[in-house]
Amino acid sequence: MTNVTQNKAKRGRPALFDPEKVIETVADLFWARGFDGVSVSDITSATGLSKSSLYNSFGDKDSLFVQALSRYHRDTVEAGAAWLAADDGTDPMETLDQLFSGPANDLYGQQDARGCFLCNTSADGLGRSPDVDTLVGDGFAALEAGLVTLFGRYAPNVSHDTLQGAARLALTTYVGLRIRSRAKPSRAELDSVRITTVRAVQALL
Amino acid sequence: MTNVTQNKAKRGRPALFDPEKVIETVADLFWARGFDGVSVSDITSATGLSKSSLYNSFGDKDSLFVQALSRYHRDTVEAGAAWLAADDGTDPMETLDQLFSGPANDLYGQQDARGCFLCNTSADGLGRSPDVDTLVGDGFAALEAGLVTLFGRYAPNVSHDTLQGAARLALTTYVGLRIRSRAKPSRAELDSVRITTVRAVQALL
DNA sequence: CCGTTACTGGAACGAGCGGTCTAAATATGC
DNA sequence: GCATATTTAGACCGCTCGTTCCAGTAACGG
Repeated sequence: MTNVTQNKAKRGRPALFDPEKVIETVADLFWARGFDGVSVSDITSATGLSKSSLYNSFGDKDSLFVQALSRYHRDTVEAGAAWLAADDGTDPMETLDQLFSGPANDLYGQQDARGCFLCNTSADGLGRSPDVDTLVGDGFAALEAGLVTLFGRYAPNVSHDTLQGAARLALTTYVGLRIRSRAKPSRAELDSVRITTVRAVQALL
Repeated sequence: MTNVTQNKAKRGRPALFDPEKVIETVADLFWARGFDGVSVSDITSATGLSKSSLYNSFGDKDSLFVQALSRYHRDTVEAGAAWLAADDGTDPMETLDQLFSGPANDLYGQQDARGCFLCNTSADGLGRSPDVDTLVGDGFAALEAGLVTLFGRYAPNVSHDTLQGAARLALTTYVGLRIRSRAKPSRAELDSVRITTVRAVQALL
């Protein structure tokens, strides 16, 4: 497992595709439509690969999903957690407000109906593979830690338990908001939840 | 369409099954495994009906799902909303606490892994039929109204907007908790969200 | 230039899906 | 008891699914 990339003394015909690009395309599909909503034929159509190339290089559909979610975990979830935890001078409650603006922006701004891949998988992708379950658990743990850091910056003299409680409430509400968004609620309703959540967190800390 | 039950001058062979019992069984299946997780063969196995009887009496799979969800709406959602709105002397915050005990009880008490049919459908059943979407919308609206009444009893001098904001927060968090429960979180985490939510609602009102 | 190695396209597979249909069975009204 | 109306059982349909497999092809090392 060491120096995999260097050991590539490739002898046969080299692949015509870029593996990273393929996983990116696959992730977009699963993100938007979920595991069951995407067929292997959909994937071959979107990527241009044939079925044999796909199975040779990436394994079966389950494995493909894990790779897609891993990519999301690395590129989006951990980046989001870092964004929450970063102290860049912004008011922590403003950051929280921005987090909760996501669903409304997706629904009423640029129409990005994919939602949050982590929340989506939590809703309809669990129990199929241990790797997926682990990734979802790790993802939420990272976001919770990010929120704890964010809230600790807002209220430095508050116990860790209280910070964690508020973080878990916020995270749970965020998941709920993502799921509720699938029913295309009014902007007023989304805004209401966003504003009330910020108020509630302020009151708790 | 008037007096349908009376006009039943049935002439042919009478059915061997109880339609209500069938829908109840079907609802249990969809509730536990979702629309895509239940095949028509599963339904015929569970109910004992043959496919032809099923299609003759209840229509296709979509229609069956609508009937199951309608039953749930009538028997569970509206009953729940009434339970929230009822003034039986209990402390409103105690009622809220009980509502949020549901997920933990399901997961760690009697193992009822079905969750909340309404939340489940909101997560993976929307967009297939207008009837389903409407039922989900109506269900959440009923629960929101119940929470508004509940909170109004706790804080009689608070504006309707504030009550509604708190109700929407609570409802959204409840959905999130139901979804998060699918990852089988620790009891401590579920308890934490329950307690913090009650505290947050108290602080908001 | 040759042999090795790997990738490629597409046919094929078995299983399961939702849904239809026909023929037999059965209770009714007259 | 006969004609009628309805239900029943299960074979059957076309389709899509995830997956496998194989012959053909292309690029590398020597």
